[in-house]
Amino acid sequence: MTAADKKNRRYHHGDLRNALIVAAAELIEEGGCDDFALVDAARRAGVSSAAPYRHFRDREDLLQAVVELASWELSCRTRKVLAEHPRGSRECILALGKCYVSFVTDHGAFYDLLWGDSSNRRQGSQPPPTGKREGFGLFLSAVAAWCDGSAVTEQDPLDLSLKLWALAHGLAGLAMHHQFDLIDASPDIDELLASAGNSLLDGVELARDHTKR
Amino acid sequence: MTAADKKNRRYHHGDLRNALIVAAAELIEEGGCDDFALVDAARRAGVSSAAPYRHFRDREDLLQAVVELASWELSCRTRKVLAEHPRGSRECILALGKCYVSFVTDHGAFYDLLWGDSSNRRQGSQPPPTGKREGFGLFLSAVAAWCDGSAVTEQDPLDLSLKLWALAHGLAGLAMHHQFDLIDASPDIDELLASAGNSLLDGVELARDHTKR
DNA sequence: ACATAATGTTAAAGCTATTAACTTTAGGCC
DNA sequence: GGCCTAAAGTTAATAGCTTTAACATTATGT
Repeated sequence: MTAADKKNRRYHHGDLRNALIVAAAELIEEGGCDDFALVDAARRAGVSSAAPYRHFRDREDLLQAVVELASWELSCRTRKVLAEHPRGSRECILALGKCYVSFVTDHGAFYDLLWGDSSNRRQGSQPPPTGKREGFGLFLSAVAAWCDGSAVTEQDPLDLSLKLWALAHGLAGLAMHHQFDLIDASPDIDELLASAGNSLLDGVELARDHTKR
Repeated sequence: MTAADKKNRRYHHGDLRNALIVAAAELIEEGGCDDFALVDAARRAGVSSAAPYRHFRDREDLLQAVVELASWELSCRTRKVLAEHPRGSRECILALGKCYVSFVTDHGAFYDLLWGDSSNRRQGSQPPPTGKREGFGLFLSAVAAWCDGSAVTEQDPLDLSLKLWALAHGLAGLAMHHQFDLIDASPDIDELLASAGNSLLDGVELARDHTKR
């Protein structure tokens, strides 16, 4: 903060809560979430290190707000993909998977925050992250639509959704954290996802064929 | 450390390096890896807070040693499963997947350490974690053996291994971090893994059938 | 206007990581 | 055995972060 800034600045920030969330998101983007320091977010927002405590219970609480922001973005992306592909098509399911993987890899620095241990540490009566719920809800309904169109009745769409989610999530996570490099593999993630995703969808149709006999 | 301990203790610990690794593993088991403090490991080993620096460059270096220990355990478990199932059988592949999932969930506190951001942060010329390499090598060869037995020639066993790994990894990670709770689902993970794993294996056989036409 | 709640600030306590300077012990060599 | 050197500990100090307490300023409703 320069001297000029200091002069311009009013005592009250006006929108500090959101400013802190944005600052935190930027800092995490830049330096990973382990090294994130609350005071840095405060500094970036131009306030003292104690100011954040007027808006967040503690550091973790601010991080949860960042999670909410990020998962909201995921559900937006999901909605966009849904709008661009015919409902109930296999292509749509695969595009959603691809979208998930690129979201995860685009936001590498947020991975542990979004999907890691800190998700566990939610305290007592905090509201659950609505973005994730909503995003999965959208995905589930897309998968259910495909099941309808494919006349697959014996298999729960929820189970299929969870399998597809796990596949995309695992692929994204392993790629993100360079686990493939470690074993000297450098696969084409999108291709792997499409191929394996198709196998899972085929699996459901096979199951149907089987029950028909 | 009690006064009696202090009296018994020799100036030199004798095996401090290993004692610190074990202490760190225990502490992480107890309180998660975010809250792990180097000084706590030192305290538990009965030495001063500066002593660890004679054996590890810094905190991260000690954590990497813990990763190595844990991934060694994974490769041991893998070997055990291989010994208990007929080589090349589908059952063996599925058992390996189940083993992976239970390893991950048994060591929940280590998840981020093993598979999270900290894997990225390996500095310069450090040796790569041999446990993970070896474990995957074993899995890959098991999958390759299955492919041989199933006369699947057109599909790279590596790709199939990566798909199966990603599936198990994603399932384990999501379960571990209560992401299924968040969407009000409580699936049977082993069943999901078996079902989806079979689909992936079937997918390869389908691909073969296709090329035969 | 004024009372009060909201929102900032400064100062301080308590942890942690890491380093520097000093001490004790182990082991090789005469 | 005695001595020298390196290895492995210790203490003390620095620097940074989180969180709280006490105090200051600004908004807002009546």
